[in-house]
Amino acid sequence: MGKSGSRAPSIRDVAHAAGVSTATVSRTLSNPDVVSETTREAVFLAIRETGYTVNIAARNLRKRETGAVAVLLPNLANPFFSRILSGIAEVMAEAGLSVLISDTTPMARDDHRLPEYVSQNNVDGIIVLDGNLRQDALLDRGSPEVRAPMVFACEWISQIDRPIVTVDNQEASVRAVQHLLSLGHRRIGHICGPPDNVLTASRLEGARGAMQSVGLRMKPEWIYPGDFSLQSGAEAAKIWHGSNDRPTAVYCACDEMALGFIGELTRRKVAVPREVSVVGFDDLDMAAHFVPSLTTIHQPRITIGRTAARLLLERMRMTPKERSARPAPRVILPVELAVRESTAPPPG
Amino acid sequence: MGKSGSRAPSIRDVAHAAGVSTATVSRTLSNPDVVSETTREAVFLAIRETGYTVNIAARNLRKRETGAVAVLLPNLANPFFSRILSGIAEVMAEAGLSVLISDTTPMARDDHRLPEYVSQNNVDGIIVLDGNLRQDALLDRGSPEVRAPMVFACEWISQIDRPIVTVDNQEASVRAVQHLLSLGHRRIGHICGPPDNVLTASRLEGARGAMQSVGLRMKPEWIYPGDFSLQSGAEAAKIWHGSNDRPTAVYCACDEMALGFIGELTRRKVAVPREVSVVGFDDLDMAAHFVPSLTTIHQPRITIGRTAARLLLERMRMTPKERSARPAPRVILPVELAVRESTAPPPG
DNA sequence: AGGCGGTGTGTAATCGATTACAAGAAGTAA
DNA sequence: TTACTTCTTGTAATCGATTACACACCGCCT
Repeated sequence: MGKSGSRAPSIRDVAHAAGVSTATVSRTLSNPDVVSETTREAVFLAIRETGYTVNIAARNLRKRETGAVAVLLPNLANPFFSRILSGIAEVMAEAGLSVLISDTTPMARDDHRLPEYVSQNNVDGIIVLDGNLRQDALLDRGSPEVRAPMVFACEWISQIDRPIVTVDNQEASVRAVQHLLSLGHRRIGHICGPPDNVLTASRLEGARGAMQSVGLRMKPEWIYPGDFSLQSGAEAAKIWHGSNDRPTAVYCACDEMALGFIGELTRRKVAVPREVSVVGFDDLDMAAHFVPSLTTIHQPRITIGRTAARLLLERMRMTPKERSARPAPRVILPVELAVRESTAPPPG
Repeated sequence: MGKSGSRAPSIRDVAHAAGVSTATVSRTLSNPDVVSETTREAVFLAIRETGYTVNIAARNLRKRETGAVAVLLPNLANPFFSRILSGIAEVMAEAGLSVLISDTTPMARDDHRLPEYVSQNNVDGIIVLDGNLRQDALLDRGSPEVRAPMVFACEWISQIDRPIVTVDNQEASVRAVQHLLSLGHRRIGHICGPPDNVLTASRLEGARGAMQSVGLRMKPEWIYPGDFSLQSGAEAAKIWHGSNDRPTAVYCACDEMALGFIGELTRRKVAVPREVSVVGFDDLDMAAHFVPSLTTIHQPRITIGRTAARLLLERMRMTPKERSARPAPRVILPVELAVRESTAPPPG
């Protein structure tokens, strides 16, 4: 029960209560089979009596571990990432590791320093969800070398050779565009992700490629700039609406932009999908509930999180030598096209 | 630069390189003023040369701290919480503390145990965003006593007397309903939060009270059950649509339900706000971009997060005695009604 | 000269758990 | 009986940083 005021019971208190040495208590906890049954019971009893819990700082110090992994993600406020995080947290909790999260937005802004616990090697592993981090911050070049194993999820940094969990963005784009083509669209536009994002190019190229393979091309005017925000989708809608050479369908690099796009169009009395079809990417919860509900590429976000977490655990179990010997795997998770109300045959 | 393979430089390596004792190195780092200028420079140089970073486990062990705070939140995937988390993370990062997050959903489901790092007192503080945790899990009664200071944000557990950061839910509801009344609505319904949530009652009571104070009452049939999900909002829409004694306005306990409600209605060709006005609560990003954009109570989510974090830091600096002497403050943050397109005078 | 106060630094104990090593007990084979 | 396992347990070193305490040194005052 631990009388309040006195400090937390330590392994010595347990040892004393059970009439054994601290070594035996420690062994009972970490490897119960090596102690005799009588001792084991006495120790467990003493643990219950004293209310003992191990002091993690002490264990970490001795074992040269930290019991924590860091997740670096670009925007905590974004529902896309928070669900991935949820998958990571779940797997890590099972493994008994704590998850340190860090929003990388401030790092992009001013200083490029990582949070202390990463740069100072106070984590056992790192999951990076932000492909825009300065590589020198993560890589061995930066002053303190980052020693912990690292995996990327969703986004990545090409110069850094580490395991990656992602979907086939290009293939997904092909699928999205083929869907529009099969509905009869020939004039198809695209709202891009931010220019410095790794995903932007592959999603655009996938779309372009799908057009080319049926002998069509995507006019440069139909390629709208964006930054993954609702706002930028709305901006694209204004451009679309203001032009007189419009695509009949727009494939958006993410759902938020797609919803912002549709929202602004609806506000301007443009009917989706009657006048223009829209496809998104991600399949946020909101996508199915929006009006019209959004046809979009479904990304298995929880699975991405879980997979990244498992992959990291696996790498953490390897020695540094094994890690560099074994090539960094790239796990490509399958996507599905969720066909909903926002796509229809072109007008006319 | 730390030759890879050899282990990380320790304070002894620095001491050796600078030709001083470890005590001096430690002092230079924690309290530079007490060492002479020459020594200080020699130490800093040695730190740079060796690439030294402090070992947090060792420091924590010695100082009997952990350098981490835990955030317990009901649903990581929910954008409402993730933005609050973002505010917390920001303040904690500045204070040099790491944030451990833990999704409490599994705790509600099967076992009611807190994550190890909380129950085993491996954090210096706790922020609770989930009012549905079993109080015995958090309170001193549970086997291992939770010693760390704790603050609640948004939700809370009435039996536990700790600082709270919240908005005036009742007052906010009054404001929402008054807005509807001022538009001429007399038949006003409500979609409730989940029955076991602390917020549900105050939001319902606020709405009821506002009606009563102008001599109206809210019919029990107009009070729809809900659970804060998009889905439950859609369900309420079905009930609304299937009835022939309908309210002309519905005030929803959260935005997600409001959006689900509007979505389902639109799908059934019911025009919002022409046929029914809708007010939400929270002001999610999506609220302004939905069609129609949602009139809603704006909660300052980032501020809630930051405030909770600062409050916790303050409590962490107190001694246990000071903490129990000083009453737990309750910080009520102001809300605003964001009037948008989803509300209009009643039909007819 | 003797005493005093203030600086700056080193020595060594300490935080709590893990684990290499040693040693005692008990059992078995020769 | 001796020698040799096998099983269980204790002793003590260790992880790396912090800090109480002591001491050396300098300058100043009486």
